[in-house]
Amino acid sequence: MPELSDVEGFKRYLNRHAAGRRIERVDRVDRSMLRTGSVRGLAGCELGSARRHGKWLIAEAGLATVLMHFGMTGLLHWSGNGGARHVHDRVVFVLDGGELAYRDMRKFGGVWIAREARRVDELIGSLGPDALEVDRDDFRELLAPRRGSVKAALMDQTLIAGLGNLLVDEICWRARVHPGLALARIGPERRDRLHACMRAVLRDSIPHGRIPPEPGWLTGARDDRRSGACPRCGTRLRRATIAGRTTVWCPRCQPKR
DNA sequence: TCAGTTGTTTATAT
DNA sequence: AATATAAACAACTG
Repeated sequence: MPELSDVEGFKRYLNRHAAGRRIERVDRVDRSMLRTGSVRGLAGCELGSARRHGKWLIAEAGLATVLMHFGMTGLLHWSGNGGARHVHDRVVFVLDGGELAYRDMRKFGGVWIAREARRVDELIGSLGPDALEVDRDDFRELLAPRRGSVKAALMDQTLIAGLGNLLVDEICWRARVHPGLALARIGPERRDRLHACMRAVLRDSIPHGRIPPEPGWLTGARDDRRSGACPRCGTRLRRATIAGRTTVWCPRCQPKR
C-alpha cells in the first residue's frame, strides 16, 4: 500500500496524534527494524511534526532526525493509553500520552535515526522531486532524456519521488496511455495529459490517505488475482508484468499503438 | 503446496 | 551510460 498518498495519510496521522509530544523511550520490539541501531539521546526530546518526501516520512526529534519507510506493508498505529501491542509492531515510540507504533508485517521498510545531515542525505538524497512539486514544465524536462517505458520512468524514485505501482497504473489509465509504451513515442499532448492525471490522481487520493476503494478507480477493479472490468468502458482489464511489476490496464482505453 | 504480493537494492545482462 | 531483468529481503494470503 504505502505510496505517496498513503504516506501522506501517515504524515497527517502522526501529526494529529504524536507530534509535539515528549519521547519517553523508544522500544525496539524488533531490533533489526531500527536500521541505525541506537536510540540514545531521543528520550526527553520532543517529537517534531512530520514532513514527507516521496514515500519517506521524516520528523525531527531534538538534534536527531527520524526517518521511516513503509516498504510494502508498513503503517503507523497510535494508541492513546496503553493499548495492546500488535504482533507486527516493530519500533514503538513511547510518548507522553500514548504510543506511536511503526508496524510492518513484511519488514521491507524500517526506521532510521540520523544525527547528521549527511546521514539524512545518504538515505533520501538521491530521490527526485516529490511528485506533488512537479509542475508541467518540470515533468517535461524530467522525462525528456528518458528512453524506457512510461511505467519505468514514473516508478523511478530518482526521477520523481512518491509514485508506486498502483498510482502509476492509475495515472496511465486516467491518461489513456499504455504503461508499456516507450517514452519516445509519447508526444507533447499525451505527456501533458500524463502530468495532469498525475496531479489529479494525487489530489483525489490524498484526502483518503490511499487510493480510495470507490467506483471509478482502476485499483478498485484490478482485484488481487484476476483483473476485473474497466470502470470506464467495461472492457476486461489486461494484466502483465511491465517494468518488473504487475501492471493492469484497459486494452481499449489504453491501446499499445 | 505453491504462486503471488503495493518497495528497494544489488547483481547481471543488454 | 542507460535500461532491463531477476533475485533477494520476509511474511502472509488464497
